[in-house]
Amino acid sequence: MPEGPSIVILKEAVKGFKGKKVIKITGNTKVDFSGLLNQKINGFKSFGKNFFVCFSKAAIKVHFMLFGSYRINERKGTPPRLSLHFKNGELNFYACSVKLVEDDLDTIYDWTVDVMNENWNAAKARRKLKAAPNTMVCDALLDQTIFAGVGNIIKNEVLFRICVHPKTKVGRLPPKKLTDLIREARQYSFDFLEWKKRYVLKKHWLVHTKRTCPRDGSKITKEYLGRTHRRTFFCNACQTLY
DNA sequence: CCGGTTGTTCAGCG
DNA sequence: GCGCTGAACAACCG
Repeated sequence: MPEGPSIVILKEAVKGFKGKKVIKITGNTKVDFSGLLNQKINGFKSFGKNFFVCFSKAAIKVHFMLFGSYRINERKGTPPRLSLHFKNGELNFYACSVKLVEDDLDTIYDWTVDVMNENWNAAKARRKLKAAPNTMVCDALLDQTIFAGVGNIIKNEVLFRICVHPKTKVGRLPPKKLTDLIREARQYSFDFLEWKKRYVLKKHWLVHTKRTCPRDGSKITKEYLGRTHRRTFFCNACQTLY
């Protein structure tokens, strides 16, 4: 589930519950959601990898982490973290983080940081990158305060697409490459969305989990890089270390 | 059966 | 009190 585009798919998939009243709330979460019982869902929102079920006075924030999943009008064998029951169906969340957010989402989230958002602000991303010149590009792409929604797969594919080595420091990127980085973080996310919808995402991976470079046939390097030691695939021959 | 992972949080350290 | 790091957590696939 995790990366931003997958959350956009979820948001579209649950549209049928908009305006519906929650008639029962169950699950093994310790969070008390009883205040939302018999409330109508105003709508669904996403911010990066976060998914929100919005009510008039609060919202449920769902984060799927690495292993989270959901089912719509279906159940898995494992106990759900949270189930929202409606007259016309149910929405089940598994192995995820769920929280009650009582603040106004518009005041606590800057939607323009979300690469999938219609109000994505590339200039703002550029300013933030300029302010962190010593950050490696592999870390910068995973920074949710700059590129909310970008995950490890998108990171690897974007860097391959723009021919930049993951260890490159942001401050050493030529201006044109910095532009490419920002543009492709968003563009690849939308490509990811379309491929995922058509169940052909993996088929389009050029470097992630690959062994040979589709450009020059050289061996793909796999290393655990960056602040959080994430799996990073890259081609030493065609991805330049600036 | 074991190892690995589309991610984040938080305790513990210097 | 800060920034950084590693551990912990979760469930499913190959």
